Amino acid sequence: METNSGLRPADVRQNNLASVLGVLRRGSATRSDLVAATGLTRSTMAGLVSELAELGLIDEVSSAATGRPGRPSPLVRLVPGAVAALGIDVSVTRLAVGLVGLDGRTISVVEREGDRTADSPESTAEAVAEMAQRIGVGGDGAPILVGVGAAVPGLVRGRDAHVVLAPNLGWTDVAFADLVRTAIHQRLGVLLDVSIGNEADLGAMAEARFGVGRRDRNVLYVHGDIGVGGSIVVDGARLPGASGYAGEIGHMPVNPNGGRCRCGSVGCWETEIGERVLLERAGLDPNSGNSGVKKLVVAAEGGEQRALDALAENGRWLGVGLAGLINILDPGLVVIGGLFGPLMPYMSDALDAELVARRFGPDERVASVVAAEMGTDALLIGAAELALTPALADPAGWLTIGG
Amino acid sequence: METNSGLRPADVRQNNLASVLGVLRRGSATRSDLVAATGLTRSTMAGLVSELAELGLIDEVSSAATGRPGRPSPLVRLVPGAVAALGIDVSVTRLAVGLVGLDGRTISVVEREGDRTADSPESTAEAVAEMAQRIGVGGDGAPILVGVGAAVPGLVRGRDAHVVLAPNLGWTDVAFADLVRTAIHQRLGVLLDVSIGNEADLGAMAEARFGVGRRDRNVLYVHGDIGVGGSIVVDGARLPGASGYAGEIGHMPVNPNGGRCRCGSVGCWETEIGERVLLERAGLDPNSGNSGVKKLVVAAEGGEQRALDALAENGRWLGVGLAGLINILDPGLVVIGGLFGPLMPYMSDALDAELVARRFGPDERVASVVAAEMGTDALLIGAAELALTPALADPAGWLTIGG
DNA sequence: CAGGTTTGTCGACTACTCTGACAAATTGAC
DNA sequence: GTCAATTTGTCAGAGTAGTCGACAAACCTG
Repeated sequence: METNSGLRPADVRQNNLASVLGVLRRGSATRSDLVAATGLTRSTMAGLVSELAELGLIDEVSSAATGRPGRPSPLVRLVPGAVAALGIDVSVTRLAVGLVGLDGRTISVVEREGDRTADSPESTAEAVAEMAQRIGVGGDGAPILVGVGAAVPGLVRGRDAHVVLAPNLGWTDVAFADLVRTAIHQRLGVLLDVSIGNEADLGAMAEARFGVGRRDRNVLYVHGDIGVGGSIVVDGARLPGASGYAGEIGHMPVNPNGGRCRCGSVGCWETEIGERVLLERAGLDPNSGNSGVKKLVVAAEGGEQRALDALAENGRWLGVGLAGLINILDPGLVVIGGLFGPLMPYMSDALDAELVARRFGPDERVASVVAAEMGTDALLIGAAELALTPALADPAGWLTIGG
Repeated sequence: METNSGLRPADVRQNNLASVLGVLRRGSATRSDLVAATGLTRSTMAGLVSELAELGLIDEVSSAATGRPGRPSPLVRLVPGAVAALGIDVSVTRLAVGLVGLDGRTISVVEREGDRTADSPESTAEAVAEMAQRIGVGGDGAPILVGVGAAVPGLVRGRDAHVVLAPNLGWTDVAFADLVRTAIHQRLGVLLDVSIGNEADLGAMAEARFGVGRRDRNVLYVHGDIGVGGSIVVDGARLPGASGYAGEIGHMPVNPNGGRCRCGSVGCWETEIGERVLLERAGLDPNSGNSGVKKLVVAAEGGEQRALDALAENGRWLGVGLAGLINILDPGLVVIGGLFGPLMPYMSDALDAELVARRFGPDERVASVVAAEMGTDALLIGAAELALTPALADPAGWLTIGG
């Protein structure tokens, strides 16, 4: 049912400011573009633009000649580096902190490579604060920070922003948001809101808003790793589900005769397409992780048949599962990310064949399947997006109270 | 991303009127209840209530004593039978037309039983118009009709409201909405908007809003029949997908060694839980349809082992698929409808066992699985809901132009 | 340089909600 | 039965936001 909550005139302003900002973060636009996109009048747009300009979020420059008659409309754009959020990528082999602007682009990034399985949540939070300091948070001329977001490889409980379980980090029920908030507070003297999200969800958000999915409103994102995660983007926003855990596509049953899954069940999708089976099928050490995958890529590039067969088999199973997901969710686009992204060239033939064989329903429902295009900073950007969201939804409120 | 469209002061009024109506259709409420539910002020609510009252949609009666001090707040309720939509249920064995009020309750229903596979779309539309006349559309004292909705057992294309394919009716690419509109126009002299929807989607809508799902905002509805359809309800509204065909859960692959599906693929869910396998497993004629299912129920009630085993096996496969769907969608509630509803008592043990074995993730994510509770009129009500939706979203606009 | 076109600006107007004061209608204590 | 406390409906005035229409500004074409 509809939201059932009342609207006030002030909400109108808030919505319209957010709409303008929403258009602009996809790229600069002239004032008359904004008028066309929002359906508001020129007078109203003048007020909105001037308010956002006073907040320092946007500025106007005279636009290039259009070649058409009429008074030229000035180009409105986000002020780069005026406002930003801190994005944190807590991966198993990488810890990265980056400043991300309203346009979803990184301003600067600081990272540490290396195995982090031994790091405690506390030392991780401490490292994050140190890196945030190094990146220049709070310094002169630095952007106004609206918040901090962190991407974690594990289950995150929305209610209290706890990391319920991150097996690959060895974390259980960690209040990571609080740890980061206090670490940053102690080191930098600023209190920032910290949000946490699952890495698949945040990768999906970045990819859906700024990557290959930028033109689609309904995207299914598949994140391959040791396990297989996913995130469902509907109308540009993540589908959370009733308790916030929607998107666990890795445990969809696809093969009743399949192997036992670490979840205790049998024949989950992830037992057919996860990192371990893939390496095993290729004759490599199933526990060799990232380095094993790199070996696999080299072998495939070298035309080694066993590697190619293993990848094709993975593509086939990927196709089996995706066919079902496409029938269920009818996304316009499927984005393959994580481990699978770089492997797509070797999997897509087998994958497509399976999709064609299992296509059901009218021809209109065709979802293209593509590899993720954003690089290593996708998680960072998705994490920052988490923190930017409330500020984008209420720009005036955020910047007059916070800054 | 957000909707990016501008809001005007008039939209505020529209939204607030719709909010009040949205609260009221779940049951009567006092004016101060409405104030609490919407967050608006008492003065504003006075204006909204009086506007809706002038439109004839609601009225106020003095409420029963609350036992608490203070001036009593009058009870606001929908005027029964003031405004309604015509719901049409086009099933294989039943054609029904009903008047459904704003509260989602039928005012009157006219139906024809009997096999309709020989009926053409044209004669069906003609019959619908005749039944609408019989029900008293346009007569004195009849409710104001805001539109017509029809539930069809087949694929419906949203763009032009065509029935793309309804195999069990033998319809292919039928402009059924237009047929009904002209048939009603010719016979009754009124031009009404006609919308069409898939039976699973409309059954889901009815069940989610007025049936077992009335307290949940995220519901997965599974509709068993010859095939298996489904509908995903997110935040009270159907999840349409990119091209409007989301919810085709019957063709999720669950068994690579399974039987060939009528969709051309292998091991679709529907090959393991559909009507045909169920009857076959029970030793009955797989083509005996509804009568076969009735025999099966009788046999199960009589404790016949083969029938019980067949139902348990169906429950098991239902559980396998549902486990996957719950992991993917994280609904708060799963509603089992259509053919499966009455069979649930015989399937739920095996189903639950499978769900427990395949549960993944934190304990918070538990979806209860229940049988649909609305009777034969569910499709009718869901169909009418389709027609009511625009009127509910803009009550003032609809009733001043239309009536 | 003149006419056509598109766009920004400004003031008057409309629509909606909020605020605050007051009146109305009930409960409960004396 | 009366009076205080409490809750709610009503009303007028104020505030905020967007629209409308007229006009000026800035560009193109010829």
